[in-house]
Amino acid sequence: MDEARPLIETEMPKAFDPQAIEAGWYARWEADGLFVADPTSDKPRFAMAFPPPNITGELHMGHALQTAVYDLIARYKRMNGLEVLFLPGYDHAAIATQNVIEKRLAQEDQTKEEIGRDAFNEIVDEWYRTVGATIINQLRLLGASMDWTRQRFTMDARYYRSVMTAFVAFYEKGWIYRAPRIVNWCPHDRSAISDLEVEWQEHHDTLYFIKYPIQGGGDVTIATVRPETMLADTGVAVNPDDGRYTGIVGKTAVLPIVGRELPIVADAGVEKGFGTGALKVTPGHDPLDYEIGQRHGLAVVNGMNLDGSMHVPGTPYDGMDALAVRKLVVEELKRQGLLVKEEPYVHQVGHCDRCHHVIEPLISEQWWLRMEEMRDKALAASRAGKVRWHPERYERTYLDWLRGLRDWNIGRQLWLGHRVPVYQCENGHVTVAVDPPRECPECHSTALKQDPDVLDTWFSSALWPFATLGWPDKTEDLDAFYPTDINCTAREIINLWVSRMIMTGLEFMGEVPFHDVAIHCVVQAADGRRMSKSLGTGVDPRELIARYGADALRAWATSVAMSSQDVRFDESRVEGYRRFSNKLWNATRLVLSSPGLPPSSPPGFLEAHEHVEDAWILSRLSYASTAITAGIDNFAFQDSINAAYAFAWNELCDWYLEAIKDRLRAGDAVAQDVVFFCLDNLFRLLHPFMPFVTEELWSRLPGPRDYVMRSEWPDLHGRFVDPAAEETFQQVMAIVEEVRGHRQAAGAPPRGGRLLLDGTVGGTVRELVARLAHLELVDELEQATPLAVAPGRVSFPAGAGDARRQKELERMEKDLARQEDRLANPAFREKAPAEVVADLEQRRDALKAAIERLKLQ
RNA sequence: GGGCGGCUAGCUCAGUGGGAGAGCGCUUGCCUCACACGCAAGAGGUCAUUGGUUCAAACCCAAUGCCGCCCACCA
Repeated sequence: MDEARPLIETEMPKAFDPQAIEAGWYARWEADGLFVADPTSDKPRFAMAFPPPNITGELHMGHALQTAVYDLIARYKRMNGLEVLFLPGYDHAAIATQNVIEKRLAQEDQTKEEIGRDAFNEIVDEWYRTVGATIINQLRLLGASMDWTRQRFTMDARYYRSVMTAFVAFYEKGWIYRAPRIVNWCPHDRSAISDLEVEWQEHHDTLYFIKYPIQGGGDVTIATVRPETMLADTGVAVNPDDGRYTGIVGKTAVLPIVGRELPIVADAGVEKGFGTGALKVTPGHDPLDYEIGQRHGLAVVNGMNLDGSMHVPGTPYDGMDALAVRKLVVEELKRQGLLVKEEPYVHQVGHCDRCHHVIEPLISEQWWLRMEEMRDKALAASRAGKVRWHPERYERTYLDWLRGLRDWNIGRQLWLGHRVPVYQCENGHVTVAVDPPRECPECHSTALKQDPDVLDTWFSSALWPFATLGWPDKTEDLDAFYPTDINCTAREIINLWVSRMIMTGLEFMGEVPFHDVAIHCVVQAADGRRMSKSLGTGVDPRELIARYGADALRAWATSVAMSSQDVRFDESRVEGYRRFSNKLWNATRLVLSSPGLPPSSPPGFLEAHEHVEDAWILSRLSYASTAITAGIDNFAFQDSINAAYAFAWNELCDWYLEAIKDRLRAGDAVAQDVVFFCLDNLFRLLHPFMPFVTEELWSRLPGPRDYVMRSEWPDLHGRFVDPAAEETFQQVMAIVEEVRGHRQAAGAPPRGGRLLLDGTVGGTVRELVARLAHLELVDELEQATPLAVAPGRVSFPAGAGDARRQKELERMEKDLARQEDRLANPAFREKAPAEVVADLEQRRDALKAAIERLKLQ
């Protein structure tokens, strides 16, 4: 009898434990310098600057997904022989981080004003250290193969200098100017913000209709949702084509409560259809009104203080909260009989996208950057095909925004950020310089004051692809790795970030910063809401990694990243990939338990294809490798992961390993060669998606092993494609599946039974079927169930009947009728391609044959 | 207001002109010497609606409905 040899050696536990191997591999990769890019390498270069996460807190699912995508590309490109720079970093995110820190202060009943700038800056520095460390730790847990020797932070001294250099360069070109304009003012942050930082929310308000008397008799009724702003009205406007009002244009209305005289002007910007068609003009508090005021020379009255309180000196309303004033104004108007009516009104109101307070448009003196020239260069670059978008449709989002681009308000009135490098001496001379001047170049005064504003955080992020490489210095890195290759981000920052990188890249480097932009999907909570910590809908990637492993999280992320616009988070799919890891683990366990020497090199199977299953699985591997590679190249990562999964589980494990188990136990060298070859290639193909488990398993395969991470990407060139073997094995699978169906239907035990297959079925097929379906091959068999897919019969030791037969027969006859109908259509035969017709005919014949076999007995 | 995307199995999603798919869940039978994180067999979809193009439509076109996103100076 068989000596009871343990099939599986004990060194591999039964279940794969990601926790046991991940940290170890990451440390080894890093220690061996596998992440470090060499600018002097002979290899072709490939570079990506990772979008710097905001240093506002820990990374969320969106970051995890983005990291998985980037890292898969980085690893893939390395394996393809490129010198890869994958540069990490994080962003100070001026307004966002200031908000987070202020919130923390508020919990201790403190404000930044109370503790002062120095103490605030200390807190900020401490924040940078701790949160920065958390972010880096998370990226490591995910397995990101980033070059930590080149880690960057937008507030590093060197990066700071790049930002200053850019400002000075723009200033010297005459593109930066300071001017009062109407801006989006956040009364909470006490800062201006750009249009892109305004978040619109629906409000249910009241539309008030107010009568303004006209000098010399009569009146005009205007409509407004913000009656309190009327205190700063300086005019009334109507549409020039509005017949109702032609008589009053040129007259003067009198502002109720205040008594100011308001010229009545005609301006095409006024919508005839809205409200009464007459608009109160408040140039100091509304962008449209501001433009109308400019066109007609109306005065600008600033009606609001920077904290959002009303600014109406000499009235009881001065310094009061705007909402309170609204009430009082409405009451007063009622008393005077000037409030005509009130209507409920639903409209969009701007909020600060960081602190969510209502934005007040108001006049403020700000730093502006002219964009025309940069915009035109960016548009030209797109026309020349220099930037490819994936999916393509996002190019329009980008171009539409660019075309309507206006000057950029780059100044912010914050405490946190890059200070505007503009200095003024006591004599009023202005110096703009990268390094703080010691004295005024004109009058040599040393009493210099720096402008208090800081820069929009996106001003610094816009420089990321080259500032991280050392710009403005002519560094080796800059020379070697600019332009970078790919940028991959969420669509919400296409305009905020991607467009601006393209513009500054063209401006300062003369080349677009990357030639491909991939827009990945947004991860929503399981219920479809936005994932956010404040809503309680967030999921911490670290928890998922702890439960399922980084590989599972990454495999899920890459399987959804480019396939749709949004995806609801579904933990069961992550869990599915953990099971997949476990499957790979156990497949390897099985193979490694095969006795005998490590396979010869080169593998012996290259000559011998004695076993059809060997030829078949190699053919399948060829197809899988082609599909996986194409998926990555086409930014369709889901195709890659699906192909790898299907090959590994449904072909290699389900069929091939089952087919060769006996050969493995016997130490068959060819089977070992083939299966090792398959695993070796599979692990390499899967490595970019699931780096840890593939590294672990690859290292366990026999033979000298380096790292799978720096192995070559498989390129089988369809080398093993074998249609004949595919067809034969198809037949095997079809028969086995039918037999299993009968077995189950008959209620027979899982093993045992007899199989008769007609001589027209090849001997290889018969043996394989018998083995895989656990049957004994016989030459004669009575009282057995006929097979449909092949001429033959099967019987089982216990269990009775062939309940399945009648049902199958019905299904097939229905199918046959449908196919015959289609074939009977002359138009189809005439117009459809010949191979489609032939295909259908073949199908019909197969169905006919199957039906015949079932009916025979 | 303009633009874009989605609507496919109970759930989450693949599938861009020729026989409806995956993961999870569900039913049934199996601890079969890799794996119960497993194996096997199943059930379950007029592919949102309507019309059109085509020999042939989940897929192309048009319209409608619902969900979501982006952009936008109607107070």
